Amino acid sequence: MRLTAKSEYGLLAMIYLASSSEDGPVSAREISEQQEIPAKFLEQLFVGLRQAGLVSAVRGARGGFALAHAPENINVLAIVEALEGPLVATVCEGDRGLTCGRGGACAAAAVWNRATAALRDVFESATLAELVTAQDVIDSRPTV
Amino acid sequence: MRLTAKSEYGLLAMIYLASSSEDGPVSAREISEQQEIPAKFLEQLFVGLRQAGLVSAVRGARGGFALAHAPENINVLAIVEALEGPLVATVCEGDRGLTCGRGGACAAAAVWNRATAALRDVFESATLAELVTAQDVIDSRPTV
DNA sequence: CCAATCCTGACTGAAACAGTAGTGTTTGGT
DNA sequence: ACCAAACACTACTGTTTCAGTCAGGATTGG
Repeated sequence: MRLTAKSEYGLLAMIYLASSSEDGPVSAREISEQQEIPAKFLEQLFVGLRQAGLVSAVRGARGGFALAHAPENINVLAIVEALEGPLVATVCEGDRGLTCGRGGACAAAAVWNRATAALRDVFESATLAELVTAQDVIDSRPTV
Repeated sequence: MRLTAKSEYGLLAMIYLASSSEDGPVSAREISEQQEIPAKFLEQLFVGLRQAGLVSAVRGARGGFALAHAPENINVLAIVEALEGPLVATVCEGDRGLTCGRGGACAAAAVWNRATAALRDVFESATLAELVTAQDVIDSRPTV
């Protein structure tokens, strides 16, 4: 339930990958420069994205990263969870979940669970393909 | 967009207040003991709740706290914002909001905004009255 | 008067965040 | 064969936030 710079950078990187993967893999350095993301930090993010099976890596000179699936089949939830860990309520879990309220459940937990579900729904229904399209529209329209 | 123990404790305290405010104000010490919340920490939370106009305080001996409004008119969003500050997207704001994407807007921001809106909606539609009712149901049903 | 209670501010240990640094490994190009 | 470009891995660090504590002051019922 906590979103950090990892998600922000990671999503930007994935959008960039999705929109510029016509000719071979894209290097982390290029993404770093184009999206203004610290290079070494971005490298770490790709570790998570690769382990989650979202991107494939090509090592060596002229290497880089590419999406492992079609943009339509990659949603934001997968990216966020690859970088931040499972999306769960940060409150009312672990030991507290057993003690709050008298007995085994508390009304507060229901709210946190609803909140988590709502977040999950938003992230799950947002695909990379959609975001690339949206970004293209933004880019084609001159700044006001 | 970041929920901490403040919200957890604060909501538990408010639910407790709502369900046991028949005879005068309730002391922070009682809530602390009944809900297993560190006493001094709880006191700090009440500062925020009072400043937000959610509870009224009675000083001196036999003093304590009481809801400032009817439970039907207090929602979780108000409580959370009183304790954690405004509920905004923690990513893609401030300076970054102006630079990510080329020009003035990025597709990523749209997702974070949708997420924030979804959270806000959940918290806004959950009232204290509802939670008290839910808690009563839980309590009346013996633990399995 | 005094004990209970709220009020205020400073302080602290631990964890998380946001990187940085250094080194290794793989591979295309020459 | 060599070198530079690129990914891979580990460790380290300064800053901030979290969660809670500590010490005292102000107010009021009995």
